[in-house]
Amino acid sequence: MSDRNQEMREMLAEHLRLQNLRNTPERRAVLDAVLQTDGPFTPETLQEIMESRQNFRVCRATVYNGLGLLEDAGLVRKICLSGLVRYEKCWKNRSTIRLTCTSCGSVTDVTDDSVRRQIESMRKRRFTMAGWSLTVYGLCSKCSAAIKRKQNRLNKKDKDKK
Amino acid sequence: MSDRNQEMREMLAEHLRLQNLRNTPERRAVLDAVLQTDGPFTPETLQEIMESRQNFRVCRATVYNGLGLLEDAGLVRKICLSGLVRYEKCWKNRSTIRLTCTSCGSVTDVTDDSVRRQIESMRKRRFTMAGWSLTVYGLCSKCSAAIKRKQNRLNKKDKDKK
DNA sequence: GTCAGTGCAAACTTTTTGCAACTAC
DNA sequence: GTAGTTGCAAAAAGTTTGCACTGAC
Repeated sequence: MSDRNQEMREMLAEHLRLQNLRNTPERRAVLDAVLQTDGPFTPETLQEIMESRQNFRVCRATVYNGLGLLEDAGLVRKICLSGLVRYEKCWKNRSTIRLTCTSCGSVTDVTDDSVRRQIESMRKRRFTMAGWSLTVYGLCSKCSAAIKRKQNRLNKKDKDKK
Repeated sequence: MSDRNQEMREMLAEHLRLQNLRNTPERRAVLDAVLQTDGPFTPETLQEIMESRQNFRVCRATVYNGLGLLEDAGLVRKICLSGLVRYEKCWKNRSTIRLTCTSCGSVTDVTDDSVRRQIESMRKRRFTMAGWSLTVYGLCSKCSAAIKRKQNRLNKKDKDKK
């Protein structure tokens, strides 16, 4: 894991070099904070991590700058999670299957090798795939049950009226 | 197409009835505006459509309210498009494969029946699938070529130095 | 030494909220 | 009639920008 973090740091350095951008302590600190995350996060959360765990104070604008760079470098990805904008660490565009409940907004990540293989074997002209993200919309068991109960109740009410 | 619009209107009415919510002209007008869209849109765009094409003035809050309802009813879906929050019409959770260029942000929707079948045959315990959305990240041909050119140039520069 | 990058605060954009008036049921 | 909705305006949340200063190269 430390190796992976190290490699991600080098990827950032390389990206900055290639783009003729400066390798500042702030930018390295933003990446270090990202490496400490586990799951999706907001710029605000990231700033808190930098301040509390790394004792590194930065202004909000610098966090946005850093996240933008990391996005360009392919080290983080901007995502929509139950309607909210979040970022998440992404390792070599590691791909995910995400089940989202459209009722309560709960999110579960799962794996499925046949689906993964099928997606990755997809070849598109004029497009070089780097990674992917599959979001499945539906109902979790709790909400599914709750909705069924609600409908039964309403149907009964209708019946009673007649 | 008109049939489909009609069915979507009925789906909204049904959703409102089931949830004991009121079927107001504003809510119907929001759906009508959505039905006129073709591709992703913002709440602001939608409001403009309502005002210009339907001559129906609503305040912003009502647009948000309407979109939230349509989302619950499964008639629109909130998406992140090159980092920006957008909504899009969705018909019976019609599912999409979307190629996103991580460099220029361009987006292309494609179809692939094997991938679609594989995803839809996926069975998850404790989750009822209604629809899905596959986002493929990568480089479009233009950006791919541009990046190659840039790297060649830099490599050449390095070589010249030595 | 130079200029890209940063901090800070202010501006701007997008979304939500409180409240009085309205209206679908 | 009444409680859910709306309009309006103000507030909150999220993001970007201008400017002077700093520090990476």
